[in-house]
Amino acid sequence: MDNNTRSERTRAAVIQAALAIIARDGAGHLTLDAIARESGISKGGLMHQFRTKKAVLAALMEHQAAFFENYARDHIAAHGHQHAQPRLAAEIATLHAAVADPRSLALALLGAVAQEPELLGTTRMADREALEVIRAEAADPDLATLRWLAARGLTLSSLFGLSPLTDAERDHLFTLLADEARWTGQPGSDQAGGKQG
Amino acid sequence: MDNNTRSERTRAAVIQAALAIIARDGAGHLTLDAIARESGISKGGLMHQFRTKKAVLAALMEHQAAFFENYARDHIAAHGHQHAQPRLAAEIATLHAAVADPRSLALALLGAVAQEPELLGTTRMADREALEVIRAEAADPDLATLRWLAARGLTLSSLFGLSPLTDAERDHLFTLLADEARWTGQPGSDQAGGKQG
DNA sequence: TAAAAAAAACCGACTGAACGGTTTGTATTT
DNA sequence: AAATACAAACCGTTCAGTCGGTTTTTTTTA
Repeated sequence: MDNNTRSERTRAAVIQAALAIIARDGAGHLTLDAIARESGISKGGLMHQFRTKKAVLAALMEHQAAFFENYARDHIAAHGHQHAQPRLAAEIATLHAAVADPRSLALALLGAVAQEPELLGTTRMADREALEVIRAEAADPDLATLRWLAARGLTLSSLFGLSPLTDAERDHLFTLLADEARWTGQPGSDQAGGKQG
Repeated sequence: MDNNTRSERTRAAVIQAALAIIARDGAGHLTLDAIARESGISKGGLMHQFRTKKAVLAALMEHQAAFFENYARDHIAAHGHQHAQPRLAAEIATLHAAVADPRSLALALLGAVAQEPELLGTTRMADREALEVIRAEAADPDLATLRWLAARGLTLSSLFGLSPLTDAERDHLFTLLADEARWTGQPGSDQAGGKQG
C-alpha cells in the first residue's frame, strides 16, 4: 500500500482508538501506551504520525470541529428552507446527533477539557460565531440563545457523565427544542404559558 | 491547637488548594504533590487526612454537593414564597452563584470528570431528585426541564472552559431564566412568541 | 529497466521525570 | 505513655518522549 494511504489509515486508527478509550475508560486513561494498544500499532509508529500527545488531542479536536461544521452545513442545505431559524435548527440537530453516538467525536471535548484545556480556544471561537448567526436570524435572540444553551446542557451533561436523564427523555427534550412552532406561538403546538384548544 | 481543629484546618486547606489548582492549571494537573505544595502542608500530612487521591476527589464532591444542597435550601427558605416554581428558581440561583465564583466548588465536577468519573454517580442521583421536584411543581414540566437544562448549559460551558459568552452575557441569560413571568406569559415581561404592549 | 539510495512508516527497548502511595521519624495532643 | 498529626525521604510504577533499528515505498542513478 502506498505511504499516503498507510499514514492516513494509521492516523484514523489512532483517532478511533482515542475515542474508544475516552468513552470506555474516561479521559484520565487516555495515554500514548493505551492508544497504541487499542489501535494495534506500536508506540513508535503512533509517535511518527503524532509528534506529541498534545498533537493527538489537537487532531481529535480538529476532527470534532469538522464533524460539527459539516453536519450543521449539511442540515442547513437539506432542511434550511423548512426553518425560520435554520442555523439554530442545525445546531440542535448536530448536538443531538453528537450525543446519540457512543463513540462520538464530541468525546474529543472531554479529552481536551481533562488534559489540554488550551485546545478549547478554537471551539469557543467557533461557538461564538455560531451564536452570532443564531441571534441574528431570530425574532427573539435571547430565546434562541436559551434554546441553544439547553441543547448544550443536554449534550455536555451526557458527554461528561452528568446527565440524570434516560436516552428517551433526552431525545424527547431535543425534539422539543427543535420544534420551532412551540417556541414562536404558532398553532398546532403546545406553547409556553398557554394551551392550544 | 486541639487535634480536631488541626485536622479540619488541614482538610479545608487541601480542598481549597485542589480547587485553586483545577481553576488555574486544569484538572490534569491535580496531583498529590501539587496539592501539598499549594496547601503548604507535606505530602505525608495530606495523606494522613486523605488515604488516597480518590479520597481527595470524593471529599471535593461531597463539599460541592453540600454547597449546592444548602444554597438551594436557603434560597427556598428566603424566597420560595415569591415563586410559583421555588425549586427551579433555587436551582437556577445555585448554578448562577456557582459559576460566578472563580474558585467555585463546582470545579469538583471538573476534577471528577477528568480523573474519577465514577464519583459522578451521586451527583446524577441528586440531580434526578431535583428534576423530579422541578417537574412536579411546574404547570409545564417540559418547559421547566428545558429552563433547568439551559442553566446547566451555561454552568457546564463556563466551568469546562467552553463558554463563548462574556460574564455580562451569562448573567443576563441567568436573569432571563430566573424570570418566572417571562415563562408563564404573565404581563410585565416579554414572553416567548409575542410582545407585551 | 534494474539496482541502489533515500525517504517514510513503523517497531520495541529504553530514559528520565512525575506520579501515587509507603515508611520511618518527630512534634503535639490526649 | 499512647495516640494523632505531620514531615521528609523513599519506592515501584506509569508516563511522554527518544533512540537505534527493521521494513516498505519512492526516487535516483547507472
